[in-house]
Amino acid sequence: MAGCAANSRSRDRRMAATIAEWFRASQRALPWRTSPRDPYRSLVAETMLQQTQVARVVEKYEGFLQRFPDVESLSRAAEQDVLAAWSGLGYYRRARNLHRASRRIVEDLDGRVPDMVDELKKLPGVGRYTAGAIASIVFEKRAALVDGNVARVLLRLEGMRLASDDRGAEELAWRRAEELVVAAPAADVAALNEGLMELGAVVCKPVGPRCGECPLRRRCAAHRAGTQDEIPLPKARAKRREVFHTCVVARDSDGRVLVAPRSEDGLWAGMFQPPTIENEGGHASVDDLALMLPSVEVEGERQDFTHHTTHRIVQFGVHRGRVRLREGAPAAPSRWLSRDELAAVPLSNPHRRMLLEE
DNA sequence: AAATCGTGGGC
DNA sequence: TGCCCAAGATT
Repeated sequence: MAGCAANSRSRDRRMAATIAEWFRASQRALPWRTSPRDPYRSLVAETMLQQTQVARVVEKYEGFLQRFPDVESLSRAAEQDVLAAWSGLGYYRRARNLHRASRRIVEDLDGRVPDMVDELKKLPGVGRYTAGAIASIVFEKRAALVDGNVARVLLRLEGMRLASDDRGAEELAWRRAEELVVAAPAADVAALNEGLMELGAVVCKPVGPRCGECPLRRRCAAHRAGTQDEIPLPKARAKRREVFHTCVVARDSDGRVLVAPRSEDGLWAGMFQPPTIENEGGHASVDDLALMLPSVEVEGERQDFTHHTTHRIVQFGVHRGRVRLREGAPAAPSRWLSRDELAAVPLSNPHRRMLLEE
């Protein structure tokens, strides 16, 4: 029925206007919310925001931009320096992808970030969400966006008791996000999209949603049914396997420490670490370590700590050691680095802890 | 296309 | 404190 479609369209138009209005009245000041939006800065911010909470990004964002103020400087940088600036943020592949994207922008796109979703999605590290965010928020195109916050808001509005990683839930969220974007006045699209995310972040929170403060509560099926706390349904938890990383923090007579980059793929790809034996089932012995590092005297005392990642429980065992004999340069990728040099190299948090703290 | 990839914060 | 959690891109 045409009348029905027209009705839902006008409901969506009012809902979009409500969200945009709420956002304009309530938005937090965030460093990337400049006016006008800078496409490069937004690309950096949106990449950092993937899977990462706002507070975490706020800590790293300015430093990264100070280091790489524009797309040209990022494109000229060595990958290692980009990873170093990303240290501590996690999901380090994002940094490599951002770096590659900057090169493509400078080399193939005349230094300009694309303004259309299809072109944006061709950039490494830019998927459906990030493309929608940049197209709509920076270039004010009529593009939809769904992140975890938006998915939760839309699932609750529809009262759909689904898990957020459910295929149907994802489809529903994107369909609703697009319907809202189509119904909104062009000038409201950016505020609508940011408003949906902000609503999820500060009102329609995963735990303890503040329905009393929600501008959409009268239109919300979950609120009506009292099911907001059950949506989205919990999703299957990833299994984590335990691995043992036995490390030697070896110092030379000048206090420099031996490190080498990790493999180009897998966990902490390209990040630096001290000589390490990775085992399952238990820590490598001092003898094993001595075999790996004949020029280093390994101390028997081992300091242990546990580090959790999404898919692993990493049991770190850290030995200290001293160089026995002064040889020439270490084998290919290994380097002796001073404390200051170490601070400029890519380090995961547990490796930063064992190398620069204590 | 199911699995992989970090980290800090909340309870 | 120890466990649980978020939720985007890629292969």
